[in-house]
Amino acid sequence: MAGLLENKVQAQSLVDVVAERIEAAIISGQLEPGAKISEQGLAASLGVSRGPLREAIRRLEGRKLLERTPNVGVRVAKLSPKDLNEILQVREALECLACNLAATNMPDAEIAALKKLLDVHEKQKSVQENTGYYQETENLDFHYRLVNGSGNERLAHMLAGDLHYMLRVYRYKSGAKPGRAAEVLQEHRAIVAAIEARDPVAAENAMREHLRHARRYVEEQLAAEG
Amino acid sequence: MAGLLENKVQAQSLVDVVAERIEAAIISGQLEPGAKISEQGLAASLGVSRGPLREAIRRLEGRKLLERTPNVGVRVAKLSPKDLNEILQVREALECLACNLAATNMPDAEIAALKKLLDVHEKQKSVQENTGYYQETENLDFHYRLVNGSGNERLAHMLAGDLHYMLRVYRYKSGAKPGRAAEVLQEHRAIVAAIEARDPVAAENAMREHLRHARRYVEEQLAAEG
DNA sequence: ATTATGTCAACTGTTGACAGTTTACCGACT
DNA sequence: AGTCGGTAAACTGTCAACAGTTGACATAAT
Repeated sequence: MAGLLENKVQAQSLVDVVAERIEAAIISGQLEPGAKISEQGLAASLGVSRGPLREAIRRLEGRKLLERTPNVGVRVAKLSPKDLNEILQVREALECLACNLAATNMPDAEIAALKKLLDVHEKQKSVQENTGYYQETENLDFHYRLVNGSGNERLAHMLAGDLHYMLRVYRYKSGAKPGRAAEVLQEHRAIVAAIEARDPVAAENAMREHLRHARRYVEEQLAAEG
Repeated sequence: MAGLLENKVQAQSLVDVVAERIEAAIISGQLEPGAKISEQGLAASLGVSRGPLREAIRRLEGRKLLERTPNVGVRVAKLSPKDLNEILQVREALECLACNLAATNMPDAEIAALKKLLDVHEKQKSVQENTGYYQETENLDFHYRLVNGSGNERLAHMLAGDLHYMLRVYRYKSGAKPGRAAEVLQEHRAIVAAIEARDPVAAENAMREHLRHARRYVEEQLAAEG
């Protein structure tokens, strides 16, 4: 195995481990928005004391994944419609930026891999047309790779950590409209094409259009549900 | 005094107070980037125990204002040139978004106040031409008001809290080039004009141009310094 | 029946103490 | 002279116990 000795090791404290666990639980949906976190209970179930757990909670609090009301308790951050709107605005700006940057910074190899990924998606989608879940994880995977291709780590962290979380939470909203999957795929292809052409502005615009479509669709869903 | 009883009070724990104090110290420049924070020392000087202090530190850690290396200590986040570049990219995207939104959401009264603020700046600048500090605080004030006018609280929080911090830290770089102050003022006026005209795209572009100029200028300064 | 009040259990906020690690310093050896 | 090894102080990581607050339930009064 190469590089077993030159990668620097870092002792990760209990706080790090616990924070990662909680974050994973939130992103994976195990902890739903608004769910209360009991310090005693969680500490016991994780096998740590309340001290490190509280510190981990504070860190996630700083990232706005958890909310604390004094003397009452901690809850997983719940997004009001206003929050949702605000985040979607920010997300659009950032993801367009990522797309713009990717057009100049993404290595050819990764672009090729991205195209290949879309081929895989196409086949899967043609098979199981209306299953929203798979579509959504693929969607996230696509966006994830794209953002990483931007070369801007901080941007990647912002989008992957704080904003995708909320997309994940509200993914069920964008369930299974027949035909939408094909549209998404086409829009993804347009984005990749612009990146491959090394055209930042076109890439940015393609992404913006994609996100606007997705957004309008989600809003229609929400309106339909009441 | 009106409303002494109907405004709801909220018990702010020691953690909240301490976190605010530390944040203020960082933003005000009292704590410079890379400065080490001694838990014992700071706890003693703030008159609190190490527990709450550590939790406050964790929260700021989540916001990337502080960095912790295990078993060594906490330092104020220091930005590498790479970080600086990444943040400037993100900041440009977000501030342009804010400008775009402000063009539709900012109340007329606030726009008028903003214009008046620029008038004040003009007079001050004509008097003390080359003092970078005043210029920079005014600059921040202008941008701060603008972002708040966007109506997007989360965006405002992101820009005011996490990104302006770094601008503040590196403000001395953009010291006192004669003539730049006048340019800045003119660019600010252009932005306000576009917002007053309720033209989101124009406002966004005006801001982008402004930021690009500011950026190029800072880079020239850095290059000149070596 | 309904509202208000008092009490109690559960939980959060804070503190102090203990264990483990790092760092600096000093002496011995090559 | 430079490097290696060891010791001690300072600091960080973790834990357990105590104090204060909240929310719910039961009881009493209207």
